[in-house]
Amino acid sequence: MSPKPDVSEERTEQIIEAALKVFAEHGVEKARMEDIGAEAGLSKATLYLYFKTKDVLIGVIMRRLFASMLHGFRVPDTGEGAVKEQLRQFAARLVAELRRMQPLLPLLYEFYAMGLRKSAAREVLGEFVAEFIAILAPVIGQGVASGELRAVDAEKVAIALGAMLEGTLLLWAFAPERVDLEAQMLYGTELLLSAL
Amino acid sequence: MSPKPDVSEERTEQIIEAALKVFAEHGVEKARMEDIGAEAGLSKATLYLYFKTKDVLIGVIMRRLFASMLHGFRVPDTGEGAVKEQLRQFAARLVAELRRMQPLLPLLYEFYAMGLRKSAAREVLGEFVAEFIAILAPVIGQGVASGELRAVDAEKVAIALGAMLEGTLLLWAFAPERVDLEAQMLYGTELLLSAL
Amino acid sequence: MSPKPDVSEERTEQIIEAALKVFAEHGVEKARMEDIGAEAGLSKATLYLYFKTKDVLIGVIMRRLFASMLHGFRVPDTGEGAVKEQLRQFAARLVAELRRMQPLLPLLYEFYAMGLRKSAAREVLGEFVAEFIAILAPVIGQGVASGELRAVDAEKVAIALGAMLEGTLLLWAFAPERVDLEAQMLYGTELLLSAL
Amino acid sequence: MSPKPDVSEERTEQIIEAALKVFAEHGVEKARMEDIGAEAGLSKATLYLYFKTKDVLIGVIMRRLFASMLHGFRVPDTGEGAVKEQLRQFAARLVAELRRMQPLLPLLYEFYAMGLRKSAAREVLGEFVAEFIAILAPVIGQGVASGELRAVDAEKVAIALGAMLEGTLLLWAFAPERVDLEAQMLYGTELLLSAL
DNA sequence: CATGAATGAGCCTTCATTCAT
DNA sequence: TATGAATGAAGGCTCATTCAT
Repeated sequence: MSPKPDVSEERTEQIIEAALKVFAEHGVEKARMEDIGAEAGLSKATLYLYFKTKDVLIGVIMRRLFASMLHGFRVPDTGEGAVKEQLRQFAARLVAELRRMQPLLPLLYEFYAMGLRKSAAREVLGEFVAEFIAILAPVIGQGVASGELRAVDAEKVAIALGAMLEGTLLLWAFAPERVDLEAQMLYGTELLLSAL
Repeated sequence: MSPKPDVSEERTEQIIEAALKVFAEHGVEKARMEDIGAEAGLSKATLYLYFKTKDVLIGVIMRRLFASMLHGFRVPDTGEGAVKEQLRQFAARLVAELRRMQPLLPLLYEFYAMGLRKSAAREVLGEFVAEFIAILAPVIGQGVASGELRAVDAEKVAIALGAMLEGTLLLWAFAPERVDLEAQMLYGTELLLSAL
Repeated sequence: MSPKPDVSEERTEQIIEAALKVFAEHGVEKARMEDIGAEAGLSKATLYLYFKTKDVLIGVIMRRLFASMLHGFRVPDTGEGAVKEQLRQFAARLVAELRRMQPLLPLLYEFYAMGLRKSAAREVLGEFVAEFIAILAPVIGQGVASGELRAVDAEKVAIALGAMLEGTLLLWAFAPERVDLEAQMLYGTELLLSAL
Repeated sequence: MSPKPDVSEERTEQIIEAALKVFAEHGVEKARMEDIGAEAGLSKATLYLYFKTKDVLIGVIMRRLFASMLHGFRVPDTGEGAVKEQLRQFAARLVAELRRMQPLLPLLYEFYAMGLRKSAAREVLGEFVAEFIAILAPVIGQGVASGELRAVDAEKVAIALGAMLEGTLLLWAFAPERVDLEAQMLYGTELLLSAL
C-alpha cells in the first residue's frame, strides 16, 4: 500500500547479523555501535531507528544465539529407536552444531558471564538450561520406563550428560591441542551411556 | 638494607585483594581503577606504582584465581586407597572449593570469555586445563594399571570427568533451582565411576 | 484553480498549533520536530514542506504569541469614559488575557530570553513593547490634555504601568503563594492611578 | 599538610566564572562543556572533577546570580532617614546593580524561563522573590507605622514597586531606544512614592 | 612512596534536516 | 503533497593513564 516497501524487517535482520559478527569479533563491550553500523552498511544513527539502545541490541543477539543453539539440539521426532542411539545422535548433532558456532564461542562465554551479573541475561540462560533438560530428560525417562536403561534418575542423568558436553566444549576451547572436541564428546557420551 | 621497611609486597597484595573484590562485584570491564584504589585504601595513582596497566592487573588476578582453584583440587599425597575413592574425594574437594569460590563465579566466567579472545589469557587457561588433566589422568591411569578399572583411556576419562564437573557448575550457575550443585556433582561422578 | 483544494493554509495552521502546544509543554529547545509532527498528525518530514527550518517555525510561533497578546490588550474603541476608568479596564483585560495564556507563560519567558540573544527575536519583542506603549500612552496623554490627570509624562507613565503589570506577572509566576496575580495587578494599577 | 596546596576551591571558582561567561554569551543550552573548559583554561574532563553534571553547574551558577543580585539590593543599615528616601536609594542601588549585570541579562531571563519548567530552578526563584519582598515590605511598613506614609498594604506596595522595577528592566531590555533604564526606573519609583 | 590534579581519547545517544519514492 | 528512511554533526559524560609535588 505504501509507496515504499517496508524495509524495517530486512534492516533489523541486517543489523542483527552485523552486530552478531562484530560482537563475536571484538567482544560485546568493545564493540562500538559505529562498527556495527559500518558492518551493516548503515550509519550509526540508523541503528537507533531499530534498536533503542545498545543493551537492547545485546539482549536480542543473546536470545538469538541461544534460540539458535537450542534449535540445533532439539531431538527430531523421537522415533522408537533405542534410547542410547537417540542420545548418541543428540551428541552428534551437538557436535555439528558447535562446529557451526565455533566463531561465536567467545560471544557465548561472554553471555555466560553476563548471565551471572544481569538478571535479564540470567533469565535467558535459565530458560536455556531448562530447555536443555527438557529435551534430554524425557528421552532418558523413556529408556528407564521401557527397561532399556537401569533405574536411574532421568533428570540427573540428563544434567550430567549436558554438563559433560558443555564442559567438554569449555576444555576444548582452552586447550584444543589437548582435547579433540568431536572424539572427546562422543567418548564421554559413550562412557556415560555405558553407565546407564 | 633500605632504611624503610619494604612495603612493596604488602601493597601489591593489598591491591590484588582489592581488585579481586571489585572485579568480582562489578565485573572486570566495569571495575574502575578508582574503585580498586578506594577498596585498597590507596589512591588510584598509587596502583600504577605496582601494576603498569589495568590489563596487567587483570592478568595477575586471573592467574591468582586459577592457581588458587588448582591448589584446591590437587590430590594430596595420593595414598594407595582405591582409585574410585580418590576420585570421589577429588569431586568432594572440588565441591567444597567451588562453594568457597561462589562469589567469584561471575569473574571466573569473565576470564573464560577473555581466554577466548586474548592470547595471554588463553595461555593461563590452557595451563589450567593441562594441570587439571595432569592431576586426574595419572590417578585413573594407575587404576587401569592396577586392574581396579576397565582398560579405559585415562586421559579421555579424566577430561570427561573434568568436563562433567565443570559443566555442572555452569548449569547450576544458571539454573540453581533445577540443579543441586553438590548432589549433582556427586551423582555425575558416581555415574562416570560406574562406567569405569 | 488547482484541481485539488489547497490544504496548505490549513496544514500551516495545524502545524503552528501543534508547535505552540509542544513548545509550551517541553520548551523550545527540547521540543523535537518529531514531537511537533506527531502532535499535528503529520510526519516530521512534512513539517519541512511548510517551514524551512525549526528556527523559522520558532519565529512564526513567537510572532503569533505576541500578536495574540497585543490583540487581547488593545483598547476597544476608546470611548469618552474617564481615562482612569479606561486604564482600569485595560488592566482588567490584561488580567483576563494572562489567565488565558497561563500555560504559555514558560514559553513567553523563553522568548524573552531569546529576544536578548537573537536579533530576529529582539525585533519582534521591540515591536511588542512599542505597541504596548502605543496603546497606553495616547490614553494617558488624553487624560492629561483633558485635565483629568496631572501633567505627567504620558509615555513614561505608560511604561511604568506596563512595567508594573509585566513585573507583577513575573513575581507571581515564581511565587504564586506570595502574590495574588489579579488582586496585585489591580492594586498596583490603583496605586499608580492615584498618583496621576 | 598535603604536599600540594588545595586548589579545589580556586578551580571551582575558576570554572564558575568561566561558565558564567560562556552561559551569558551563548546561552545555557548552547554552551558546551568544552567551551566552558576552554574558557577556564581547563580540559572538559576536568570540569567533571568539580561538578558532577552540567545541570549541577547550571544550578550553581543560577544560585550565584540571584544571590549576587540580592546582595546588591539589600538595604544597608536602614537608618532613620525618611522611608521615601530609603526607597529612592533602593531604586538607585538597583539601577547601579543592573548596570553592572547588564551582560548577564540574557542569562537572567533564561533562568526565569527555566524557573517555570524545572522545580529546582523555581525554588531558587521563589526564594529570590520572597527575599525581594522581605527587603522592601518592612521598610514600607515602617513608613506606615510612623505615619510618614498613607495606610497602605506594605507587602502589596512592595510587590508593586518590585514589579515595576523588574518590568522596567524587561521593557528596556527589548526597547532600549524607547526606554531609558535609569530615568524610567527613577520616574516610576517617584510615581509610586507620590501615591503613598 | 603517594597522590591530587589533569586530560586525551572515546563512546553512546540525539536530532534537525534531507531525499527517494 | 506526504513520508519512511537515513545520516552528519554534536554533546555529555567516563576512564585509564600521567605527572608534578
